[in-house]
Amino acid sequence: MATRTAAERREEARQAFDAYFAECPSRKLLDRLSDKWVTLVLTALEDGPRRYSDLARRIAGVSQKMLTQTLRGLERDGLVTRTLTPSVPVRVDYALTPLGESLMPLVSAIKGWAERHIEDVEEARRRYDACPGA
Amino acid sequence: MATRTAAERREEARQAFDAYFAECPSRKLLDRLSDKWVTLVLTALEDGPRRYSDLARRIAGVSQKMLTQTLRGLERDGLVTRTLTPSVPVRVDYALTPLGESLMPLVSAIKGWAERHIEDVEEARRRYDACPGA
DNA sequence: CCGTATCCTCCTCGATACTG
DNA sequence: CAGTATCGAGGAGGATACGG
Repeated sequence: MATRTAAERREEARQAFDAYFAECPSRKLLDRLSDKWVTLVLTALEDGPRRYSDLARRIAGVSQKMLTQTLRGLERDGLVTRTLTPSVPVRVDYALTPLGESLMPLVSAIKGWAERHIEDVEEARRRYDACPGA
Repeated sequence: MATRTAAERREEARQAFDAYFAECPSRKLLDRLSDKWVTLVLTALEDGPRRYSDLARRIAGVSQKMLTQTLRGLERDGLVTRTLTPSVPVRVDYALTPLGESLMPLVSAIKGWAERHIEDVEEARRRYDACPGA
């Protein structure tokens, strides 16, 4: 009888892996970019600062909760700045930081690959779905 | 009284947006790459074909369900091939397709940015968390 | 105008058990 | 060895209502 069962060993491995993941830079970046709204907010800001309500209008379909949550996250990560003007009513502007701007070429690269190759993916998908038996 | 309430207009916008999203190539790619296991499987395959059990061992912590699900998805998208050898017991090999290989530089680019800038992000995060009142 | 707080609903993912 | 089937917990995200 072993000191650990197979399940215990797997669980152990999973936890070690999660810990490894929490420390993996690429993973962190992917997690950020993969968020549904992050890239949209970033691209909405690439031409200059935008007001909160402006962003809400440009990114149609986003809920207040998600927009605020996304902006807070990006601000926390140092990718965007939040500038509050204490007029009445209040006015808040968001803008990309240099760090945020340095991320944009990456987004373009992704966009580029997708545009060049997505048709191949679609095609492969159709072929795969068309042949249930093989 | 308007023909549509604000809520209805938002819902309408959300649906239109979801439809737009379903057609957005960059989005599709990001959704694929953002998956927890996808990049791991891809990098595990970059040095050549691997057997199913080999992948399961190399990618510690992955469940059978997730590994199979990930591989199926990648196969469907034409990024990996699945080769079944009908010996006893069965043997199955997975490998990157040319399309899958063309994606690897992108993964490297992400890795590169992350390694160069993740420290800045961490730093920004610490600063943000340290100052609750500003 | 710019949020925060609460509730509630999918939907993903892991665990487990079984098959060719 | 290489999967499939089923179930249940947990989190992400939307709707709604309220606050500075």
